[in-house]
Amino acid sequence: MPENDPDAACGGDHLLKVLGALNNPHRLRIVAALARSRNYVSRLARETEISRPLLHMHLQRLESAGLVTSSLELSSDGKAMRFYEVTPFFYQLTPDSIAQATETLSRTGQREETR
Amino acid sequence: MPENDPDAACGGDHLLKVLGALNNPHRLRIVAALARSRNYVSRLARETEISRPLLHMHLQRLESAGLVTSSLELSSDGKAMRFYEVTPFFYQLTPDSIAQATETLSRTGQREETR
DNA sequence: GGCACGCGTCAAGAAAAGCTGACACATGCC
DNA sequence: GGCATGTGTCAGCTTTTCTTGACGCGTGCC
Repeated sequence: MPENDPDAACGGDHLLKVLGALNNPHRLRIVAALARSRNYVSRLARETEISRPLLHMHLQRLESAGLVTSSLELSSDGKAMRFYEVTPFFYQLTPDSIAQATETLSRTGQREETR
Repeated sequence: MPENDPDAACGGDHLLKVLGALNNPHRLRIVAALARSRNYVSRLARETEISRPLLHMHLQRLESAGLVTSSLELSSDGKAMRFYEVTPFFYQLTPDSIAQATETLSRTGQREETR
């Protein structure tokens, strides 16, 4: 994973994906909540007051941008629970860093698969 | 303008606007082009190969987020030309900076007017 | 006048993102 | 069994964003 470096400069397509992932009030709040503590989906849905299907969608967007990770765990009473936590990402937005990122930006600008 | 400070932390609503402004391949390229040199609309449209109405829209989005500025100038032959240039913005994206931004994020998350 | 070049805006369609209400599956407990 | 909890997905709607092709205005030059 080349993006967790300090002083992150990164590929244009990836940067675009990160920007898209953060460009939503719900997703900002989700990141904030997970930065406080890891959590599983249903509880996170209750705390953030987001419906589960919607939260699910937002989490996937964050995960596919590499901003959060998930793992399926078994609770003591045998329930399967998906825990999410933030990755320690670090991005810098300046005119120069953006200029650099555009050098490795696919011509079409279409959203591509990363995982 | 409280956002040009070094080590920018900023209001959640404003951050959201910046993220929205940068979340587009065209707009990234526009910022990159303007970071190289200020330019006027028609020429920028030719160089970036974006139609003028579309470029106009993108520029407004960038400008309303405070990432570029414009000024109307008169060329030697009397034509009115609108020049755009980037502002020296600096934003940092980390779990913590986002957590902080969400504290000043309007409940609804609806896009508001800044100017 | 006619053409080239600037500026801007509008309507309308196409595409993407956001959101909801179902539905499916599993487990443990009374 | 019935209910609570957890997981996930799907179709379909609404809203936003993106994009194009007209228009309108102005100037200078031949």
